[in-house]
Amino acid sequence: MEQQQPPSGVGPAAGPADHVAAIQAEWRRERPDLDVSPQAVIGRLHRLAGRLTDELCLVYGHYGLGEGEFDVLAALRRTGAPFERAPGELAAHTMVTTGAMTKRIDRLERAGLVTRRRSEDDGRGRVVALTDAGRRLIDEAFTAHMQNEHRLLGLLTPEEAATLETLLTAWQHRLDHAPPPADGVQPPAGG
Amino acid sequence: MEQQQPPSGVGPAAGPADHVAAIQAEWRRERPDLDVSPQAVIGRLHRLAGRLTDELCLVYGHYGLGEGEFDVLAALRRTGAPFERAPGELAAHTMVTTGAMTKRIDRLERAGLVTRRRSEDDGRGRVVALTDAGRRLIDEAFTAHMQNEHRLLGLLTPEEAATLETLLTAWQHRLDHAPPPADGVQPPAGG
DNA sequence: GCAATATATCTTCCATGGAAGCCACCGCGC
DNA sequence: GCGCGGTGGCTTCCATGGAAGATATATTGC
Repeated sequence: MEQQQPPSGVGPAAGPADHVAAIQAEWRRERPDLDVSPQAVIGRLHRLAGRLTDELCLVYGHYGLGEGEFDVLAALRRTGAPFERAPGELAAHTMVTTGAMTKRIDRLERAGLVTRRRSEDDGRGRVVALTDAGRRLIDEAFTAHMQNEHRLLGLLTPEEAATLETLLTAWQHRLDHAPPPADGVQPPAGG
Repeated sequence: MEQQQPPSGVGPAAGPADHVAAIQAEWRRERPDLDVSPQAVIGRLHRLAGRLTDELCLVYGHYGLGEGEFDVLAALRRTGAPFERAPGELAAHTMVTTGAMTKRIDRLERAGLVTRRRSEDDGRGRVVALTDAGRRLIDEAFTAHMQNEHRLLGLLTPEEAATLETLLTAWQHRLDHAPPPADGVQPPAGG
């Protein structure tokens, strides 16, 4: 890691290692009062995640699905037979609001991939179920999806992947258990 | 990797370590023909990135900015005096289409944070420049943003952060230089 | 049974960004 | 100077999702 940042005089010229490094170099010139080193991790994580998502969406698109629809079908499928869930559960599992879930289900229903009926136990509730076509489609799409993930993860050695998994898991866990930021962390100015 | 997955009988009961582990357990039950281990890395990366982005957006919000506006102001600011760029450059740097950039600049212009004028060299081009108010706002917001990134990265030890940076950089680099997926990787089925 | 409240879903409106086409302008060749 | 293809920014239309309120049903207390 010792040659992570180029010798100080080097601007955007001299070909920094990557886009994030170039951005950091600019900030170090313009705001030498700040330590922008966290960008090296957070910025790269952000970009890499976006890039990987793009790659995954390509496969979803092969099956006529967007990311949201794929997530809903997958959530139904992995529930196990009879492949049913309440919209609210699906919303919680896929981390969107119930309003967004309504629209996802609308699209999937229109495409004939899921059905929607009233719950027998609770008149307020609905039950979303995979159709046979939906089941077939998500089984095929998910198989391709996993092939795709294998391809992407295959760019790392098993040791690298294992280390990365450990670090990501730890970070997420600490984030979930960290105290909220102290009150003075964000100086009030804009609002 | 040998103790990556919990002892086989453990279903969603017995409290899986996290949400991603629970999802993997469901898939292993429903689709034992697939090796879903890549999700351990890709799924966690996806979720962590989303979570971090949410945290960052909170700070942007304190200054009345969305992520897109913050990115544009930051791109202008780190350019250095006189803090000017063409919309097309900004679009390329922030990885959105020029149409999206037009709308971002519209919002920033309406808020008095940037100005837009014709390029003197090229009648097709425009020059977007930070106003004094925009300069002040982004300097303040970026300072708070870096405090926030320090807080988030502070959940990792320096060694963990350094390792993570190395792995992310390597993965991104290999992704950028990897051959496109072979033609048969995604079986054609959906359309 | 009925009123008051809680809950699950849906509806409406808005914010953001992509895709594709439009228009003004550049630069080239003649 | 003029036509022609290329380029940069903008416009239009659409897709997706969030926020907040509307609607229908469940639950509780009496």
